[in-house]
Amino acid sequence: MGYSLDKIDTQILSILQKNSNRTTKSIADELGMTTSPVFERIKKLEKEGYIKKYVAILDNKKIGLKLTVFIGITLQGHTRSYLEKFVTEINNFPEVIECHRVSGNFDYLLKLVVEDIEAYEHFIISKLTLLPYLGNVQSLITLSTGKETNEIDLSII
Amino acid sequence: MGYSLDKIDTQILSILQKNSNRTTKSIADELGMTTSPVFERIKKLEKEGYIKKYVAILDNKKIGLKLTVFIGITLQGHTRSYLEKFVTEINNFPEVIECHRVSGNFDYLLKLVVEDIEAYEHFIISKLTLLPYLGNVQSLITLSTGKETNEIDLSII
DNA sequence: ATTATAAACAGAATAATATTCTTAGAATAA
DNA sequence: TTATTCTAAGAATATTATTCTGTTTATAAT
Repeated sequence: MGYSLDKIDTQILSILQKNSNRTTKSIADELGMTTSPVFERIKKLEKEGYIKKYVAILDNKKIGLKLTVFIGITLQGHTRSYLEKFVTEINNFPEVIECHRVSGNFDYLLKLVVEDIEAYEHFIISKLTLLPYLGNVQSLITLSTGKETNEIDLSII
Repeated sequence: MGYSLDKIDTQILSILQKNSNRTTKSIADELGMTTSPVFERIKKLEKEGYIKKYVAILDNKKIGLKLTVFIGITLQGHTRSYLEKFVTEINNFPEVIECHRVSGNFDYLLKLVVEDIEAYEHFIISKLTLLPYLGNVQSLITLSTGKETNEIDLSII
């Protein structure tokens, strides 16, 4: 059996998914504990895989990547080997930050972050449409983003 | 004028968006520098807003949130005040981790992370459909995720 | 109930790292 | 050339992470 999370664990996770640079002491103070049990719990959460990694979130626009686009894709063939190949190819495109196999009106939904419309068109023409078995492609250009977070809802635990 | 990034800055950003727990020394070694200039550059990147925050990325499924869903939404009214109200409401829903205003077949595209299909249905029935002016709602249920990262493409700089 | 066993914790000690400081070397502009 | 600014190196210091030891608390078996 796996490890099961208690209240304190979820509080720690909640804090770290907001700001992973908090010191152990500051977290311990907030929870009314000392540093050692908090430290041990964090290490356990990392080891057990509840925490996958620690990352810096960059400002896309400030860095020059001003456009987010979602692309709904339909494939013409659906053999297992072909689906796998499609995902493998997609993984090599750095402008694609998400690729989901979905049920509904599309087979795949991609999320891209690119410089601008030209960069997007370049992706479509010289990368995406070169993939075989590609069927319908529908783009959703992001005009503005009202919410975008990594914080998942831990209140259910 | 803003600050402009050089090669070393983008290398630092690239490293930190993969793993923000790297020590200054380990980054400095990789770049063939000493810790102080690397430290100062990181502080500058934070201060100038290129780095927005440092976060822990959690394992959704392991925590019990096994389902990712995208929802394409059409509104019946498009006045400014109504669009703003819609986004405000959406921001109060913890299961919604992204909300994008898009052009194309929908007005908004949402990304949700929830426990399971029941939790998703509960969101639709007791939260989403209570919003006024709601038009068409189309769900894309994620079957599997082939790629999901925070790493944006810095090679363009 | 009671004893054995394992977890979880507190508090102190130590090790590693971040942060600051001082100085020197390059680049830049007058 | 000569200030002037920027960037870096290296050492000194301050914080913080990490380890360690002993104690308490919970847990489970008898």
